[in-house]
Amino acid sequence: MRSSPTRPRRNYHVGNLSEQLLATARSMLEEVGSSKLSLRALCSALGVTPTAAYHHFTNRAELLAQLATEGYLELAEVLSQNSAALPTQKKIHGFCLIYLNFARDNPALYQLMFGPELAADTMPEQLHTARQLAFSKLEIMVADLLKRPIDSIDVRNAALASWSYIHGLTALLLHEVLQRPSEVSDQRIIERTLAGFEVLFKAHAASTESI
Amino acid sequence: MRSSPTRPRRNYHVGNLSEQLLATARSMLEEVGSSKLSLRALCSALGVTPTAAYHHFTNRAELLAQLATEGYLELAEVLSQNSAALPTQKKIHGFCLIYLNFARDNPALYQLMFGPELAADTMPEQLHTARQLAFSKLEIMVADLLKRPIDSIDVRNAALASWSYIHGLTALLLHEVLQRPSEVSDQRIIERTLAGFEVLFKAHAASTESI
DNA sequence: ACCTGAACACCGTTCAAGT
DNA sequence: ACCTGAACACCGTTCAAGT
Repeated sequence: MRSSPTRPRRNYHVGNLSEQLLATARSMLEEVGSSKLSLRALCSALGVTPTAAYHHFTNRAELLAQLATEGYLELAEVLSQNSAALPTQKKIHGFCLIYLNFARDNPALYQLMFGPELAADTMPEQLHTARQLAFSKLEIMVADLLKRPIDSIDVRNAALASWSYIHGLTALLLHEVLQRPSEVSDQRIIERTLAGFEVLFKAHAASTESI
Repeated sequence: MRSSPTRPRRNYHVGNLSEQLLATARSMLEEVGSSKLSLRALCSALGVTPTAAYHHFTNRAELLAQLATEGYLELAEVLSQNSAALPTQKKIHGFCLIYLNFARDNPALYQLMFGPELAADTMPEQLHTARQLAFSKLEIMVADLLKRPIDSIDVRNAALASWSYIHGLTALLLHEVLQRPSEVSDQRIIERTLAGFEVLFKAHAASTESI
């Protein structure tokens, strides 16, 4: 998969090893999954010694954190780029599909971004702000839909609800917890679940009225 | 944490090593997390040789799968036990709280159950049916709420929507993706997000009407 | 400043041998 | 039938030394 795993390179200094490590790690990640991504295998694929990575990242966790940060930035980008043009009545549906597509395109990265691999206690500032940026795109979408200020409590609650739903659906699909028949498209799954919420809330409203 | 890690035991045969491995694995899991749960450390804690576990489980993946199966069975149990008595208008809210409490009580187990650690391709039959049992409790709750047959399309869609939401919220909270102020209880977070859905659907209904 | 080499303390897993 | 012992091919991480 990589150019020269075994053959030694000609110059002692690589020059841009940080970038190469990140780029190769990103593709290895999708091949083997976040838990099996190994620094040694990564270095070996780039033709450097196992310990070379430690001059660019303090440890494995920091490399993973940088990959996750990349992921959040790309997700934020994709969400704001593709959701702006959606008409109001297709806003939620379209937004969820964009979100799910990102996860489908980068399954291992998505799992890394939201999984337990990222130690919450030693989380770099970068990662935290990138994550916040992605969430803010969701808040913008919701504020737009509700025609309410972005810092209102309704927007925050609705955005949190939306994130819970779409992340939950994404995670269930990605981890194959749901045994979806392969002929049902992601689009239809989103339609069906959104319709499911509607049914649920009508029933709930009816039950509280009748008391 | 365990009785005799170093001291050798008196009899060559343990007798119930399978059960001991599972029980100890369960508590080690919550201490170190699923990705760092090691068969060698587990065997050493029980005073047996690193390879002893292989006479009871084909490999590490199978032990994890059995733990996850236990988890799904317990979740199903807890959901059906505690949700039966809930009045209709508190059904969703109460159910979600029971679900979230299970995850709070067994965070590493929950992450294992829904995480990428479980290889989807080689999943034992047991695990699949236990998972299905847990989901069926959700369907029962929804069918009860909607007063519709359990095999109706509305129930299936609404159950899938509910599972997406509560799993998403649980995962976001467990992985500390959400920076929840510590004074806000889980109960209030559920209230707020459910209220968020309501706001969202009223706005959506209004937007489709006005066209 | 950047990378190597040797070393340490771990892993999962196999297989032949012991009880 | 159940467990050990030795071995293999891996890990992450450290530290002194080379370029």
